Amino acid sequence: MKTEAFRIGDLARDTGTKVVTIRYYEKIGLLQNSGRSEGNYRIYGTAELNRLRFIRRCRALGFSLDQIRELADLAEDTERSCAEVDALTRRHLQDIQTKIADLQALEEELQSISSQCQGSGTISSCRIVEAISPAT
Amino acid sequence: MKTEAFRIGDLARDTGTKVVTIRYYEKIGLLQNSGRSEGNYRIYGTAELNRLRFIRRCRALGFSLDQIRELADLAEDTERSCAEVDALTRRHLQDIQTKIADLQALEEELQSISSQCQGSGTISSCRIVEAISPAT
DNA sequence: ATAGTGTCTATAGCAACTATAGGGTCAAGC
DNA sequence: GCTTGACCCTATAGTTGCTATAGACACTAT
Repeated sequence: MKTEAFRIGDLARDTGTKVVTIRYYEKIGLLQNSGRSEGNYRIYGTAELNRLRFIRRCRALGFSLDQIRELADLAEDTERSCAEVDALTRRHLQDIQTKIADLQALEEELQSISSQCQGSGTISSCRIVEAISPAT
Repeated sequence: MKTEAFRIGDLARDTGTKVVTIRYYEKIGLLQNSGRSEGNYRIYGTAELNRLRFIRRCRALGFSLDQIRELADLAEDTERSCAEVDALTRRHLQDIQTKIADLQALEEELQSISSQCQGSGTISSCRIVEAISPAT
């Protein structure tokens, strides 16, 4: 069971992550490496590559780095109950649903504001400016 | 036409903005004041109060500070055509619609992932972890 | 005189990176 | 053997929209 050795650029290409970002993940303790080469280059194995893949996938799903730290650590402990993962996912889903609702309310308001302007008048008669300006 | 004089705390209470935030707006050139008192306190007039109200209202509508800088400057130039305000508003509306769509896609994916877990098993058999983990 | 507000400046921190400067490493080609 | 170019290294500062902290001064009421 030998493990291949990758350099930071390999991981970057493989996962679509920028090199600086990978180093950043290391700095905040999210992703380790398995040592350094003679020339002081970071060396990664397949385990680290997979962890980075997991991290990026979770980012794409909108999890924060703190949540991902939890998720990744949980996911690597295969004996553990998955109740925590489940809870985290559900909480995150709720956050997203709240955000969607907020944005939709905003959208409606902006739409109604925007629909009142012909774009041809001056500011002094502009309904958008009027609508945005709080009553004085 | 006399103008009332307010202190930073008055503006804060009146607009629901924190004092530090108002000072921050000044630092980035978004909100001026009309001088200082003997004791070196910032003094504001009704014009500044209204501008701050406008700023906060725009923030609530999701505009960025850069956009607000533009909007507020435009809104104070009453002779100008409101075409730019209109364009800015429409662009912002589009951004929000894009964000909503993105979040909805995310929501669906998370929902389908989340629905597969009973929360009772171990990580090794957890469908969520499996679903999040990229194929290796 | 003193306590309790309110205000001042200046600096550092948050998320999640990105950008820059100034250097070292390594393989290929001449 | 030497240079070119791609890759890597560290360290620091910038981004957005604030918030938090420290240490000091101003003003009001008792």
